[in-house]
Amino acid sequence: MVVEKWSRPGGVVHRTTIRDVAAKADVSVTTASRALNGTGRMSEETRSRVERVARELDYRPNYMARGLVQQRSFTLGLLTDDTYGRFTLPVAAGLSSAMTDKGVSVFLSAGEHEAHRLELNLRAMEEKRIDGLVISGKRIDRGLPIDVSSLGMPVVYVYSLCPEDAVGFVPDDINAARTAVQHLIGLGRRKIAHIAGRPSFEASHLRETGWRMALEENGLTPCGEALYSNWTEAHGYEAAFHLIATAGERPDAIFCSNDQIARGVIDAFVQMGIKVPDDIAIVGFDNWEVFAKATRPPLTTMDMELTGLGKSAGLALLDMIEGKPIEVGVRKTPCHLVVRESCGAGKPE
Amino acid sequence: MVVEKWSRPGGVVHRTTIRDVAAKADVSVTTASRALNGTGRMSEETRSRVERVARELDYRPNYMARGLVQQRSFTLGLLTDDTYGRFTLPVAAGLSSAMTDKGVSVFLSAGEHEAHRLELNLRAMEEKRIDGLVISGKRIDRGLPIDVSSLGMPVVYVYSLCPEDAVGFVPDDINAARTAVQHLIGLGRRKIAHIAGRPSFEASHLRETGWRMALEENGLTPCGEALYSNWTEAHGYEAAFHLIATAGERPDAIFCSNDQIARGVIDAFVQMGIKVPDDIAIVGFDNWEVFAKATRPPLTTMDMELTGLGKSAGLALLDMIEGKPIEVGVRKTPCHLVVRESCGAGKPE
DNA sequence: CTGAAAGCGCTTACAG
DNA sequence: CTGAAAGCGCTTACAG
Repeated sequence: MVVEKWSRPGGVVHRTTIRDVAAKADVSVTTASRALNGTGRMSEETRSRVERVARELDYRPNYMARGLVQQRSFTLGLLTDDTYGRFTLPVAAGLSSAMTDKGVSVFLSAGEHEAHRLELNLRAMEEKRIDGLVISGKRIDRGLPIDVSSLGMPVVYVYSLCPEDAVGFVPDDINAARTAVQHLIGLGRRKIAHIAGRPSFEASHLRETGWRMALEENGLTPCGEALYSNWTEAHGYEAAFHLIATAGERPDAIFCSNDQIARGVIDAFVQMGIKVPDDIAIVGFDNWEVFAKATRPPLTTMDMELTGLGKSAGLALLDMIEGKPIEVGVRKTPCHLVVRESCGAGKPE
Repeated sequence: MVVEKWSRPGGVVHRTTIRDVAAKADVSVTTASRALNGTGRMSEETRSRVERVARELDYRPNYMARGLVQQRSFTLGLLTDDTYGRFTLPVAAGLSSAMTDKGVSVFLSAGEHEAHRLELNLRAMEEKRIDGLVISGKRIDRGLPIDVSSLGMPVVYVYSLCPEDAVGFVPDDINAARTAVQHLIGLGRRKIAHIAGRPSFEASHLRETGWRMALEENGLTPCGEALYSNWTEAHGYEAAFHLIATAGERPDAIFCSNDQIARGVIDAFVQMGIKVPDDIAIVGFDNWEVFAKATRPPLTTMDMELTGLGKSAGLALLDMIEGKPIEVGVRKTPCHLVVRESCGAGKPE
């Protein structure tokens, strides 16, 4: 039973301060500060000497002190109600990674918070004097139940509903869907059906729109109506049976509004003895690998580039923090097609 | 094309400081500070007056200033290499939520970092003067490629390999597996097989151990050997066929080492015309709802309580930061069974 | 019960 | 090219 105490015996550790490096480099604190920050003019000799000493002493500037005088914390907040992680963690990883490169850190506050707890979390971030806030969520047509308009700091929305005069980033669903359907058309498919997600999600309708656009651009007509229901395998499964049972022409391709639906469709076809992609090609949406790689055959699908989305949002927020003017509105960022085997175009991975 | 500038026109906004509240409450800054922090003795009248003024002025203490003098940032770091999100986001959500209640915030650094970038991220956290660090990952038998021993601050490991003399938190895989198998036994099943995960994962072996223990405790013998392979549906699917094709007694229940495997097993049984749970009961592991709720029937499975794990780790870290002695070693935290329908015990949800 | 003063570790006019 | 000094917004001995 080993027990450990963590406070240093004999009081606090002495961490190297800028005084220490100044003293050892035989310059004033002023000069040390300037040397380390690359500001001011000074002899190259002096600067490199200070830098060397700092390295020798393993000096880490104290950002609390710096922040106090510069009125900046070099810190961001990320607020999300997604605890499930499918969308938020990639966004958060992209954000935090890009921010690290700029010397800023990000506070995470994740939870299915009701308004009150959200206030609490936001308040904690204000007390930490975050320089800016990014708000994220699990769908692009819902926001967090919190008013942020009088926050007095820049805010950016990612994968979330974005107020009128704010700046937001969401995947370009319409064009992503177009790309997916164009891929099918490029492979010679002509009778392309669409199985959509929940009708209450804006993303469902945007993806349907993209499907229709691609068809129209190529002089094709929709193969039946879009089939709306849940974002689930069960929906895909049932819709697939419906599509086949229904009189009229049988589709030679199906664009599915997410990977789970696509998975259900493929399962149904296995059961019906319909071959994918030979008889019918399938393309999904999300590139959720745990589904997309598990279907037989592996699924061709759209990737929303969530990591890049987080990065872009962070960079924009940094610009705002630095006072650069920025155009409000939501940016729709491009998605890319991941070709696997469900359309007959890919090579096995 | 609306363009917005974020820096306040006419210079910096004046944020309310403790001076402002002291002045308006007609006390010294000293007294204001003590009133707000609940320290020192003073008339109730004074204290409540200060508090009221603070509220009126919407005063938010500046934690950078406080941190500077208290040599504490009320801030933690969370380092993980999981960008996938399955395990880390629930842990992070539990951690950040519990920490908010204690007035501490958590920096997230997520990325599949090679050692060098990891150093960078850690360094950034050191410069922000985090009070402690939690290290997490995507499996309990791997650590991050980074040396943290000379960090000079408390560290806690969650869902990650934990060094000898450190403190760590992982789910109690053995007992979780025991519980799962006991559930099967309690339902009258006697011939219980086990489909395991990847043999290179410690979790696979721990869960096998739990399976054997529960059997032994009930005077039962294993129904065949544990079948090891990948953590995938494909593995479950194939293993199920193998189990049925193999001569010898047919199992009346299968304990699967994760939900994906269980899903594959159930799919195989559908195809073979074997009824779940009537002919064979299935229990999974992870409670990954996107799988566990999508199987037909919905899957009974073990939940690792990742959110609670994050919370426990954070609380322990706080104790360490406050200098309380703490026993080193890894704590195995209990998991709980989520009963759905794949064992014949649940009611439909 | 209350306050004046020092100090946490930096940056940045200001002066030389 | 370099430095002494003020100050960011707090907390906390120390003194009364």
